[in-house]
Amino acid sequence: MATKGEQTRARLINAARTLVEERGYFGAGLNEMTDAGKAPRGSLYHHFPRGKDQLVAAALAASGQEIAALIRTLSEDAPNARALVEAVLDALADRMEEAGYAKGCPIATVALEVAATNDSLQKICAEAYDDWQGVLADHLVADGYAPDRAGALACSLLALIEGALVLARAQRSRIPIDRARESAGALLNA
Amino acid sequence: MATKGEQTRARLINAARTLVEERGYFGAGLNEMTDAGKAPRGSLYHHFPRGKDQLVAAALAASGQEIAALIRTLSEDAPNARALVEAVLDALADRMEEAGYAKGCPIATVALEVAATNDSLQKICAEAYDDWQGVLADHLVADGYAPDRAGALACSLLALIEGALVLARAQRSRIPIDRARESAGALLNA
DNA sequence: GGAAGAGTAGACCGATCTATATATTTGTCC
DNA sequence: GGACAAATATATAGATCGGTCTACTCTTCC
Repeated sequence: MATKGEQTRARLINAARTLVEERGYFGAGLNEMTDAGKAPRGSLYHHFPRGKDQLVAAALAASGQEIAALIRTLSEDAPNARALVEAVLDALADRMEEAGYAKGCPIATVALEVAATNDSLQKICAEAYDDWQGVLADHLVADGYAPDRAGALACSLLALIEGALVLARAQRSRIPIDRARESAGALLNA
Repeated sequence: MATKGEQTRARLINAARTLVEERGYFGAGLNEMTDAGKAPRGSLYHHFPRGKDQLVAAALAASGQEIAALIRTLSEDAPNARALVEAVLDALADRMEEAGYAKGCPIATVALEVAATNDSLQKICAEAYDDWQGVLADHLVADGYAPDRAGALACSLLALIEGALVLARAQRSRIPIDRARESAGALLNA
């Protein structure tokens, strides 16, 4: 069983994940995170001695892996790449709507905030996207695409997904995601 | 000629535009904005009595209109929709690289930060995207697409552009934008 | 040329931020 | 059960946040 310390650490990470996804790196304060995670400051700096950056880094890594796992899971039931992209968009749109547009891409907000100013967090964001792109590319290769073509295509598909999430949250509507869903097939048939 | 007050106001808006695009709403402080805009706090609250929200709103509106004007300008020289999208992506990629990845989409970061929590700013972001999508759709209609088809297509093209900008900044590389450039044509031929 | 308002200037306020310092409690292992 | 580290619990430091306030300087217009 997980020790009490591990549970506290996990609560902090989960609280950080939620708050950072909703409002970004600068918009999410440590006070809120410790409150939401029901942990005192001492525990925060015990588990994350390098402070906010380290906690947010752990939160981003966890969210990144969760989305990668989601894509992989959906990949198992998808007969082809098009069905996979549609399933991913559906799942993310549902998740977004259920959260009242407080959730979208758990990486994007921080990625944009820190792209030019925080090397360590930028790196983690870049790795998450690389990871997702790789999972997509793997499925494309299994579908018969040449590896380098699959990589480029996965990049564009990921861009379409990410952009649809940005527009959907900005407009508080799932329409951009549904439209991207309809367009995804066109990218694959080129 | 612009009065001194108008110049101060413009300097503040420009400073806010730069800082907000680089680090987002929460990451950009009023102290930095007044420093960069060479204006004291008194001037800030004279020109923007409702404070940060009002200044950032003005900055977002200005940036939104600038991008809309950019698309319109590029639209004049583009022989077709595909060439237009490619030109937009090229221009935005150049702009991003020149700024050392401090610039991308001037709306997206704030849009994601405030999507669920700040109605007035969310509205301004949504309007900017609507505006851009409209400009793209107009060009598509001129290219012969049916109006409703043009609207849906413009939405997906904008998603592809926005997503490419997110990935490019996150990875500090223009490759995702170049890949989106290559994929844009496929969306149009479906 | 003097009144009036637009605009500038910066000190200042309470709140909140991240981080640290210092105790104290809890758990574990010999 | 005693020792030692892990983990928790606060209090507080120092900086910065957005915002308010008062005083001052221009400009404009009668």
